[in-house]
Amino acid sequence: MTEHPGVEAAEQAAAMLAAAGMARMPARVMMALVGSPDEGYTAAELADRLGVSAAAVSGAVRYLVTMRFIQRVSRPGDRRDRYDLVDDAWAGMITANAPLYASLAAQMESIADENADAPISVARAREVADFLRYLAERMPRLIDDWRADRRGDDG
Amino acid sequence: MTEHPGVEAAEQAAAMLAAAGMARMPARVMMALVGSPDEGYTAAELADRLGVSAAAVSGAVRYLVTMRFIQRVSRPGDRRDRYDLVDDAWAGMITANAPLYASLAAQMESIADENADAPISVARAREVADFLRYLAERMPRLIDDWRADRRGDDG
DNA sequence: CACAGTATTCACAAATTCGTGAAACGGGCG
DNA sequence: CGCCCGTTTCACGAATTTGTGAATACTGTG
Repeated sequence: MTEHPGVEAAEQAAAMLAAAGMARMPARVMMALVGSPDEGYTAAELADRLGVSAAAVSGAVRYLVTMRFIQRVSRPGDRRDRYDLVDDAWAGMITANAPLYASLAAQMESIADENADAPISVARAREVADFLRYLAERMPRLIDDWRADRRGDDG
Repeated sequence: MTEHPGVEAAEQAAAMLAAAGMARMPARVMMALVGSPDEGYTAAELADRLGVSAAAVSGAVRYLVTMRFIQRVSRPGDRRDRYDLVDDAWAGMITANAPLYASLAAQMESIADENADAPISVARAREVADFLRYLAERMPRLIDDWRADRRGDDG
């Protein structure tokens, strides 16, 4: 690999995402793409910038494409695919959690049901469930609000 | 370990949290506590219910206490400490992310600065930064709203 | 002050994750 | 149609993570 300008901040950010539970390589690829030129990067460029093998990039982009965080854009006349952030990838990362919250809420209710004998605990379990459902409902709305604000602010 | 009623849903929920990036053992302990009787569980009870060693429980609760997700409550006249969910542990889990979002936003700005030559990309990086700052600010407020709603609804 | 029952620490072993190199695959240009 | 270049797949090895068992430290009691 050769030296590249402006990798520091990207690696730093990737490390944060990794600490937050995201797999390391997808995080690195994604953050590299945040700092990409307008056309995005090819797989080879990513491998070079990150100093990893083509195989590692392949695995990471497969994951990211599946998650709808990035997209593969094929340009006619160029055999090399380029990768690019999906427009609202970040918003997607947030809204993607909504179903998880809903599922967790359901599990909390199950726990409450299974322990119907300890009233106070049951109440608390149901409160948690309620909270999670609230999140599942409000997070997407929060995203919408942001888009609205941004349009108003004019960025 | 002996058989225990009502572990299924808890384990299921723990698995979800684990899939979302939380370490497995802390997740299992935490979900076990959601279904705990009002006084919580002792470390020994947790070890028994989860079928793991005392050492594993010790490590998990140390982490959870540090994160302010659970608390150790010592009852006079009983040498065994009991563990219990912190009242707004879940709300805490959410608000705890706010600083992370803010940091990430700062990194996005750095990335933008380092790539000042590719205008469109820079704009996108700054947009992401803006989104993250928005989240950092609004998430805590969302929690407050929930508490307010809940008080109004009366549960 | 010694004892008993708990909790914590530590080194190790098992298991999982992660990235690499090499081989197979695919698709467009000569 | 066959070559060429880029991508993907796969088995392996390294490294990190995760939980255990045994020893150590604590704390309240008799």
